[in-house]
Amino acid sequence: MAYDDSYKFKKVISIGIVSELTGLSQRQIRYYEERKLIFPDRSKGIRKYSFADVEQLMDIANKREEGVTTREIRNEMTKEIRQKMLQGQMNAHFRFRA
Amino acid sequence: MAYDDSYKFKKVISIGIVSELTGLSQRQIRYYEERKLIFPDRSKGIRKYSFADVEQLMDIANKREEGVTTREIRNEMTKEIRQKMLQGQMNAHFRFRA
DNA sequence: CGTGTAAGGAATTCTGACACG
DNA sequence: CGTGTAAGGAATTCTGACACG
Repeated sequence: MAYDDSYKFKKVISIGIVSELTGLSQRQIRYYEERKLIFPDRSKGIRKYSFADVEQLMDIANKREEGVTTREIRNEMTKEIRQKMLQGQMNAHFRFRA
Repeated sequence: MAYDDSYKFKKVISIGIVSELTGLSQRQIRYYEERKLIFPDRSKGIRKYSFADVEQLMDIANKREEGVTTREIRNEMTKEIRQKMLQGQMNAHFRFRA
């Protein structure tokens, strides 16, 4: 982890390939971006995704199938981020203690 | 290794991005393919590269700068493959021996 | 709300060729 | 041999909108 991570987070994949990889339509992928569930980079207006984005989209697809709305998914994401930031603070505090 | 490898070897990157990543021109990248140094997949005629291909291209770029010809690079690659196949046979023979 | 589709335009990629050397 | 470039065409992607619900 952390070195090969470059691959996972590098935004290099265009939407057509992401569509093939996830099974989602390009319309769906763009809509999830509109709903702030996914954040591709842009290269001259053209969206570029990472493998991490692809994974994220597969999670979204699963939740949507279960009937979870984009708003709910968005809320869950926000919570998870909150958790991770807290975790980060905890680590900063106790790393050299225990 | 082996699980996250999926990212490294998945052919999902188009030539424009590969060009940005490697600093090579599209012309050069296509030429190295013509010389059998690199083997992208095709999606409706459009070349798709993996991160492994990108690394390979950076190696090629370095060798070219040193004045190594594409033919020589090709020969070196062939030798390396030969080595690895031999290594594979060795492993198959002695894995459960030592 | 979530997704499909037709529409017109902009950006990307492809090949074969000519050029230089 | 290795790489640049102009040329014309094909495939991709983009946005805003209408549709259904």
